[in-house]
Amino acid sequence: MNQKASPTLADVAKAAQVSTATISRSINDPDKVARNTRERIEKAIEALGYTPNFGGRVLASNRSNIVGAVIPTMANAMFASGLQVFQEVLSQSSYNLLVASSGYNTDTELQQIKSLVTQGADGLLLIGSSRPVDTTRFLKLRNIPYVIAWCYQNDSSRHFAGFDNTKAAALITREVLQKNHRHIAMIAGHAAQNDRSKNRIAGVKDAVAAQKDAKLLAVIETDYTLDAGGDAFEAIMSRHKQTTAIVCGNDVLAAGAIVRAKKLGVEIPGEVSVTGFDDIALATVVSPALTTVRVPQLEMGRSAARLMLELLSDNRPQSIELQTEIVHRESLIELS
Amino acid sequence: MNQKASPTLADVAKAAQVSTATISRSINDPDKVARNTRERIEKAIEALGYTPNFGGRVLASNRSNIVGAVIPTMANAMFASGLQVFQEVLSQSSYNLLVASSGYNTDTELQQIKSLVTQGADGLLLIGSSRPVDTTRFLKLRNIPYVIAWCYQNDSSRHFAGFDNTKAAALITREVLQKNHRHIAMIAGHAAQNDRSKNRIAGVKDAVAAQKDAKLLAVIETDYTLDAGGDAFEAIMSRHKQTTAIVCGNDVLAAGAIVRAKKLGVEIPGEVSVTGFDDIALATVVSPALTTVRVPQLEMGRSAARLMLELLSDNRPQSIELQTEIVHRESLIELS
DNA sequence: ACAAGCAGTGTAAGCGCTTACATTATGAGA
DNA sequence: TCTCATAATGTAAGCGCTTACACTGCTTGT
Repeated sequence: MNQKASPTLADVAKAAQVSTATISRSINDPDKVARNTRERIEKAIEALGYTPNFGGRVLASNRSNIVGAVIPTMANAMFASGLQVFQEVLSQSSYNLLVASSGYNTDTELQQIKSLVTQGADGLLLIGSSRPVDTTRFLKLRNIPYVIAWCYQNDSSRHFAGFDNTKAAALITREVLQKNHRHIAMIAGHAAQNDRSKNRIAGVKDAVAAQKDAKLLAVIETDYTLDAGGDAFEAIMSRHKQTTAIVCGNDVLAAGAIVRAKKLGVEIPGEVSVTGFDDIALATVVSPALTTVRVPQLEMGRSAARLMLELLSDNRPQSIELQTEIVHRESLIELS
Repeated sequence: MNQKASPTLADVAKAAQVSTATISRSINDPDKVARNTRERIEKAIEALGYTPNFGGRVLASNRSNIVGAVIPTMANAMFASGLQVFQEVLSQSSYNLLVASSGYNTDTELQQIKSLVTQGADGLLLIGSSRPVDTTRFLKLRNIPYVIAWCYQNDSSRHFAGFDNTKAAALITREVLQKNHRHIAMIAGHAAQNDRSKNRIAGVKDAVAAQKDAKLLAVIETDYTLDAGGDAFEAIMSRHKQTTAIVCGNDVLAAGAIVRAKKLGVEIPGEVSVTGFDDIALATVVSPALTTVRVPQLEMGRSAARLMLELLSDNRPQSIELQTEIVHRESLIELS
């Protein structure tokens, strides 16, 4: 490739007639260097087309300026948009984002965490709060700062940027109950390895239990896909015909249910009401538009990034609890 | 933190009674080490909880096992799902993915490219083929292997994993024409810094031009958002009332148009037909469901990853051209 | 006039790993 | 028995950077 080796600090030092230490300082801590020295150095850097060598820098300073994120999947707009903001904010502080996905599987998550740490991540963004001891042990052993998004707990030993899934799910369920629905069903995500889903189910159960004459006829756990949502809808319709409202664990499931309803000739919300969770774009596009729980995804990404940056500057920031709210659209109606 | 420094190669060497070189070999090239030595080493590694230091490794070997991707935005499901697969495949070859976003802006793109390269990326995934000379110069100067996705060109000096946007856009436009539409409008993404959008517009223009009695009444360039699609739809409806079909630059725009149409009481496809592009989940959820161009996003991510891996093993793989096809749903009808 | 402080810079010791080259042990072929 | 390829391992020289510490020459207060 006839590639002349790229210039090193030493080359710049020679060109600018100063020591390598001064160059390094002028790059990393410009205030420590006299103005005209700095100008000379900058000129030399420019002229040589110098950029610091990553490995050298990491080795010597023992930090990489890389943050890792392990999310369930980028294919869900929910995570993708949060991550997008997270990345933008970090980028402004010249951190870069290493992304890995767990596919909602805790073993994969651990493996990806290890991989990211091996690749030098200074800090980690994780989704959800419950994970196997192996994972927590590893995190503790390596002393990796990490922030947890998409949920919130009152636990000052960890750093959360999220909301209370149980509370939010209870909130929308109460909304459903208040509209006089008494025969409820739920379509949820698989809960075994997913505390958000688990908590949302708990929230729904709590709320229904608090209403004496209401019944939760079914809770179906399934994949977070349109088709799975549709299948679950079909199952509920055939097995629990009294159902008047279906509370869904996220918007994808709800949209899937509605699309399937159309295919089956079931009228939404005429015959059955449906609610979502997350408020992603899908919620406004599906018809009828979803009454759903608005989760402040962008704000969450931003907050998580802020926590991360604090953590990386050796502070111990307070967790951030975000609020959810109900967005009223068309898929939930009041029963007389 | 009372953190005892993590073990180094030297520690393992002492424990296993071999030289550091042998340990290094046993990790990176196990065949070169005798079986029982290797076993001893592995035991020592296990016992000490050793993991290689990233900086040291990068510095000495001059490669990071990190691949960077600069995409317009993760918020578009199109890119998110492609990226998801790209990451999964790379992960299997123990590469990690550094993600940055350009927001469809070429200056930002260059800046992010520089940032990723500075952060040690061994290779880059880029979207689209046209970029300012500054960017190409930088890429060439640094001799960074990169693959280009989401478009295809017959140019053996670069590596593509994508499809021909012009051809695909022409294809669906011909479909529209064949259904006897003669007054067409287009809602496109901003084309100035986006060759995919530019090519899609070109494809539509070509196809319309080839049909003597057909007219392209308007081409509106706008942001790739639901609202922008809606606004554009409204503009077209008020200014070009003869329009019978609107070809959209992507599914988000098309979905936006349809949602707005419902609000305005315009019947789709009764009064106006609408087509999309990409075939993301949105396309099946919106009602009427979109007739659109299916872009093999997952396959594209997979192909791009394969190209990347080849490139990183110093091969010069052939570009991969993927095929698009039309998915017939409900938003386009035949005129009598 | 002198001590003390300070800003600016240089010296040089690593950081933990890979790898070219050197060395030794082993077994096959003559 | 001796030679020589081959396999297994060791030696040690960096890779390019950061940073503790040392040094120099000013300024400032007394």
